[in-house]
Formats: sequence, C-alpha cells, structure tokens
Amino acid sequence: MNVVTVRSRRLDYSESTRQALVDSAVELFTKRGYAGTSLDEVVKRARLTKGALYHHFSGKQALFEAAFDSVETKFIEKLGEIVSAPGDPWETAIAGLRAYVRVCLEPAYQRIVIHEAPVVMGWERWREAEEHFSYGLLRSTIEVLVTSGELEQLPVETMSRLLFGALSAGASTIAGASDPRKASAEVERTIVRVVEGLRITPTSAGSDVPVAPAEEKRSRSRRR
Amino acid sequence: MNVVTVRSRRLDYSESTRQALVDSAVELFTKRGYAGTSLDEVVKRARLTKGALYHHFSGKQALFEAAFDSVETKFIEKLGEIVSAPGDPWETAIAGLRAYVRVCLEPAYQRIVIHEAPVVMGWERWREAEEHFSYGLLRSTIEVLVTSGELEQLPVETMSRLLFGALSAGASTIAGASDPRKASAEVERTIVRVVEGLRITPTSAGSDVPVAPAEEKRSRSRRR
DNA sequence: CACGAGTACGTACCGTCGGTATGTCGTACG
DNA sequence: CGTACGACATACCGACGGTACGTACTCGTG
Repeated sequence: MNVVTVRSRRLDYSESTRQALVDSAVELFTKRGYAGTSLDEVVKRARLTKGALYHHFSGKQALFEAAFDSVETKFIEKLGEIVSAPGDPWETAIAGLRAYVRVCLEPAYQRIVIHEAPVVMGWERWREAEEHFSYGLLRSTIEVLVTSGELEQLPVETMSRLLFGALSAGASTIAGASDPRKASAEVERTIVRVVEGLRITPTSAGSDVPVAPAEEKRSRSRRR
Repeated sequence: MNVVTVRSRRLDYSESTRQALVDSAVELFTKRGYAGTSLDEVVKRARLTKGALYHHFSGKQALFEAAFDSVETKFIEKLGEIVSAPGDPWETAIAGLRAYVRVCLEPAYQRIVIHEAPVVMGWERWREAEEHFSYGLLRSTIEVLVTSGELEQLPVETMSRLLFGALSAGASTIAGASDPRKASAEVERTIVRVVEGLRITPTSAGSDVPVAPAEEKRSRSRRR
C-alpha cells in the first residue's frame, strides 16, 4: 500500500540544503541587492560551499529566480484567499487592493520582485513569471470586475498593467517614506479612489466620500 | 573683467571626449544593460581607454548616472514645451500624457531611466533625481490641476507617484508588446480614462459615457 | 624661449567574483 | 561487497571593475 516510497532522509537533507541556499539568497538579495551580493556570502551564510550551490542551481541567475519564486509564493498565499473569498466581487477586490498595499511593505517583495527582478531576469521573462503570481491575480480579479459590469470596459491586459504599475509605485513610495504608516494610508486611499473612478455606477463615483470603509474582517488593532 | 577667457581648444577636446564616453555608455547600457556592459566595451567603442574614463568619471556608477542625465535631459526637452504651453490646463495635461506615452517608446528611456536606474542608482537616489526630470514635470502638472480644481483633492505626492508608476508600466508594456502601435493606443486610451476618472465634474463622473472623446471643448464645469 | 605645473589621458597591474573542473564521501543497489 | 551515483567540497580560471603610475601636451610665467 504505502508503495509511495518513503522519502529518504538523504532527499530531506538535500531539500533542506536547497532551502537554506534560497533563504540565504532572499535575505542577502533583499539587503544588498543582486549585484551587491556575492555567491560566497550566500553560501557562507548557509554554511555551505559553492559546490553545493552549483549543484542545486545553474548559476546566480537561477538562484535569484528561485528566491523570486519563494518570495512570490509566500506572497500569493497571503493574498489568494482574500480575493478568492466568496461575496460581492467589488468588495473583495477592494479588500484585496488594501491587502496588497499592506503586504507590499515586505522589503523582500519590494526589492526582489518589484525592483530587481525586471532587471535581473529581463523584463520579458519577469512579465511571464508574474503571470502566475501577483500580476496574474490582479488581472483575473480585474477580469471578473469587467465582465460582471463593475468596471469600465477597457482592455483588461492594459488596465491590469497600469494598475499593477501604480500599485508597485505605491508600494515603493510607502517603503521609502519617512512615515510609512501615513504614506500607506494615503496610497490606499488614493488607489481606491482611482479604481472607483473606473467603476460603472450611475451614482456614487463623484461623491465627496472618498472611500467606503468596506467592512473587512481584520482585528481591531487599528491605529491612526 | 570681460575677458571671457576664450574656451581653450583643449577643453573642447576634453568635453568631446566626455561626450563620446557618455554616448557610448547610453548605447551600450540600452542594448546590454548595466551589468551586461563592460567598461572595456564602452571605452573601446569611444576609441579611448579606461584612463580617460576614470579621469572623467569616478567609476561605472557615475558613468551610468551621466548617461541617465543625458537621456532624461533630451527627454525633458521634448516634453517641457508641451506641458508648459499656454492654454487650458486640462487640455495641455492630457496632451502631455499622450506625448509621454509616445516618447516613452525610446528604448534608451525605457531601459536606462525606467528599468535600470532604480536598481543601479538605488531607489532613493533615483527618486531624488527624478524630482528634476520626468517625475517632477508630472508632479507639477498634477499640482496645477488639483489647485485649479480640475482634479480630485488627493495628496499630490501620492497621486503623482501612482500615476507615474502607471505610466512607466504602460511604457514598458508598449515596449514589450508584439504590436507596439496597438498597445500604445490602448495605453493612451486607458491612462486618459483613468485620469478622467479622477476629474471633478458635477455631472459626468459616473455617467455612462465610457470615454470622453479626445478633443472636448469644456470651459466651465468647475466645482468645489 | 625656457621651464615648471597641471591637465588629459594611456598602460600595467591587482582584487574580487561568477563559473568550472575535479575530487571525496556516503548511500542505495545488485 | 564492490560499484555507481548523488551530494556536496576544493582548487582554480578568466573577466571585469578599479587603482597606480607613467607620459604627452598645454599653458602661464619670467
């Protein structure tokens, strides 16, 4: 029955080694950037050698992409459940937007995914990879909103790109701001307003109330 | 006093040398990126040596920043006159937006200013430099629109950041598209629609009219 | 015009770092 | 029990950024 070949201890070690390399890479790439990080540092931090690294990865680029995947995967896990939750599409979308802005504060996501990846991996490859991660999520969310008649009928691809760019810029702004909390609030408010501006409703768009507080199920540790 | 010391021939040569280095750098950085370009290539292309390069610049970074400045300066020259032209602020702003999207197709601007600069110079320094270039122009334009009551009263800084991010993403999309002409049109249309969504008008904001035709003759319609 | 000083480079060299080639050790397997 | 293979370690190479130093040319000064 249990023919499922009990995973050997050796493979566990190997996997652990690989994970250690990726973790070390994520940390150093986040702190010093791609070019500023030497492989010697990475392996030293992981208490390994370049032999191990080149056994698991074809080179520095591949290591970076593994780090990229790692960061994105954790990221998606946090966001996926939010935007795929049942309920009013518009509400969940806005909730996802807010969540994105918050999670975006993660320095690793900022530096690796947003800033360095397009340069290190090349824009084309980055774009392709993003299709399965953050961007893909955003795009599908927007697609739902458009087909359900909530959003203006514009090219989904283009709209997603622009919104994704705006979100990235917002995240960068927050990360670099002297008062991240205030910046975060402003970005959130502004980006929501932008999306509201694209909404199709005969009533509320031009209202003075900038944003409906959208009841989210967050803990009430809200400050500000 | 007025003996305006005729600029010596030697200085001319020196300036020309420097310019040759910058031009070579712009071309190679555009083609192969920062990391993919060796200084040997740069000086070879300029028919010089590393001695010359290190006489004019403190290092590879400084050379990149000079290239950045060069690209941005040319860029601003094209755009500056458009957005500073007299006339209705809204019209000129939209015209500037369209012009930006078009000029953004320049590969040098794409790669050096948008993609590589934040990584090579560091995001903070890039942000600071942009204050005097593209972003500064966008920001001041937005500021005018807000104070003149055309745009929603949102934090100008934040709004500018988001819009700049959206524009950059749009530019990247166009540059990487299989059909740049079509992509350009879509980006233009979408970004204009986004900005329209932030416009303050007592009536039309939530209207069913999807996108206002490009040339509208509006004079009144002011609020707040 | 002689001459010292400073500028604008050229050239040889060094350290670092990504990548490779080769060796070694343990484990599964026949 | 040997042997083949996976999982590393170690030694080394070449490329590239950066530096030290040499040199030619120019310019101001007496």
